[in-house]
Amino acid sequence: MSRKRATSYDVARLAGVSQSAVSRVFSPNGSASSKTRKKVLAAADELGFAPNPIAKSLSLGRSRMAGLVVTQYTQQNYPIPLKSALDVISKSGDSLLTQIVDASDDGDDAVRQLLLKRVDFILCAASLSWNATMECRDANVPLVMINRRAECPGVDTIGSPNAGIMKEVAELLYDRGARAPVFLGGGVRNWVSVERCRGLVEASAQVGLAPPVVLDADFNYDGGRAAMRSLAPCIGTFDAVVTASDAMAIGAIDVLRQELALKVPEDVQVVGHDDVEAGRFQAYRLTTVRQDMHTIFSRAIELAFSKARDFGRKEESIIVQNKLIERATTTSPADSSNNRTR
Amino acid sequence: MSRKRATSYDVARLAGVSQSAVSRVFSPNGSASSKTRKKVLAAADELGFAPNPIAKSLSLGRSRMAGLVVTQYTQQNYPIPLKSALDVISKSGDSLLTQIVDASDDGDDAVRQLLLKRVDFILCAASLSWNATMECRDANVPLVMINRRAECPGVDTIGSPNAGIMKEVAELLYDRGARAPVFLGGGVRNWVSVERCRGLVEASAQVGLAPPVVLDADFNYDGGRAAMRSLAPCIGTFDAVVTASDAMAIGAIDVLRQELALKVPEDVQVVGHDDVEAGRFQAYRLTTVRQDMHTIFSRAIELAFSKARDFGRKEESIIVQNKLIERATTTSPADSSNNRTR
DNA sequence: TTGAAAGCGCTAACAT
DNA sequence: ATGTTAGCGCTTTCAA
Repeated sequence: MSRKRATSYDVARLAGVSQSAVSRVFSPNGSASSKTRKKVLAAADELGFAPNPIAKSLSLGRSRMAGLVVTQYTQQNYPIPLKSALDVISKSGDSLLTQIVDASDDGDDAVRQLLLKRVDFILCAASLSWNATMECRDANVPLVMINRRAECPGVDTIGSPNAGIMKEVAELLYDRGARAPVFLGGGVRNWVSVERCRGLVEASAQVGLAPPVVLDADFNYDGGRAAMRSLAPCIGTFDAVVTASDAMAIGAIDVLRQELALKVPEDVQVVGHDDVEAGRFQAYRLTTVRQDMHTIFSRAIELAFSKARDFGRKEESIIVQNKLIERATTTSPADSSNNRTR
Repeated sequence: MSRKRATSYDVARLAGVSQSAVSRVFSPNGSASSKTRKKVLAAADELGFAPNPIAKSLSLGRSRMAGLVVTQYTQQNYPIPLKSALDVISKSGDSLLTQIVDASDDGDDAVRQLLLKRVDFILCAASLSWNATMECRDANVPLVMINRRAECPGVDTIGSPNAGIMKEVAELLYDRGARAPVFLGGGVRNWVSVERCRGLVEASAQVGLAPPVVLDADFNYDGGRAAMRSLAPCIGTFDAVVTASDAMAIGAIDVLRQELALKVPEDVQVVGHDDVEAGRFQAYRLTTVRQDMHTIFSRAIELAFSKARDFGRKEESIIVQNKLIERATTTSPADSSNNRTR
């Protein structure tokens, strides 16, 4: 029967109490005698009543909606963030408004949209201009930058040690006999890529690898292929490829094997980044870096909540450990000892 | 300056007009003299005013939010739907509330959540019980089922000809010399899988293929691997594998090549479904079926809008053509003519 | 504990 | 064309 949804007034009338009594029964800290409560609940049940969240929002001044900005790449290769964010947010009964931006764009427009929609806070996994960042502050909307740096103070930040983990990558490579790495990145506008690159360059010097040759390309499969092809004239001058994304790594491997007739990992070792599903395919078994996205997003939300409670507090900066996953695109210890003795 | 956001009253006062004048200026069909309009716009600009969508929703009785239910599989392998839906919805200034359900679950809970949030309509790409379907109707919330069937009348439906396209798949396979196909599906609770299976079975009879052996497994890479392994004792009895998803197809290919020492496509041809990114990797070059997700979602939204306009109208059922994409896991015409002559 | 009443910020019918 | 007013469905003081 599709008549209009019941309101708290309908429930009140049926239960023979005031509307505010109904409101109290449905409020976490409402006080009501168990007698009223029972009457109200019965009436509510009979009418199929549930409080209207929109009216609630208007009254409370909080929309109970969170905003999430992710790049298309993230959305495609990390099923986790969306799902994680959704789970955490839903748990408290809130909703999630998602905006997807192209990898090459910043999140400014997306954030502005979310601000217009009056979200309570924003998680942003895309770069953001100083202006857009300030707009959040002016609107008193907590902003948490995920795997990006904040353009101005007062903004919480959380992410993986994108540069730091490269030390481990460099050590692994050195240990497995590689000496001359190439880095495939996504360009200077891609923050995580820049960090990963910097990390590799610094670590290479420390562990004794040659200074990496750095190449930029699209952050995807085709980008990896294109970059690798452009390296064809240099075959023999490098023995490892480190990429800023798994998609690029997989593209690189395909070209290495099928077009350049090189063996992975015997001739060239490859390390990716992100641990996407395809990296586990038997055809690749890609050595890569996995970020703990679930923790990142869960804690990002905690940060936002705490900021909402005390908007004036100093910004926090959290780093969630990531992990190097060894698979078959780096040589096994046994093989590498052969390499090293030769 | 983080003072409270300006309301239409603030603007009205500053502009020296009534609050309703402000409302009119910001309404699509509001009438206002260009003089008032100018004053209002100036004041609004000065105060950084934008209408509060929550108050608007309460007043209008429409939340201007749409609900989307997708399975984890879809969200992971189809970046398109979310992005498409988002684009189409955003264009009209609305928001999108997404719910992700596990492949094995139905969308009932997700839909109920969305109903509580008072979305204006729901796009559901997960199966839905009769009950949940009725709850949408009772709440006067248009529901569009995407690539699933509706459990009761009055519900719009849109999707690909999941069974129909299998005729083309069967013909291709026959043409390329295959005679004995195996079908790898996702189980009876997976509607698209069931349809694709039915389509293949029917088409096989028509074009002269042997009745397909049907196997169910998880809808993903590991499922494809497991299913293929279980077929090891039957090597030689089949010459084609058709799967309900690309992920399964890729898993099957890896086992075929690496564990069963079979050649794809020479010994066994493989056809997947969905055209996921990994299918384009050079290591696979998977022949597959592509659905026009963008059109599906765009038109689904149109359906929902039209239903909202006239909730009583009869249900519509739209089919958006899909397309068989031939790549390298089916033999090329040249090879197959060899096959056929031998 | 309970009820009455004043908002929250907007839209829309009504009157001018 | 513009202003006045009554909602939309809640939460939350304030009294009782």
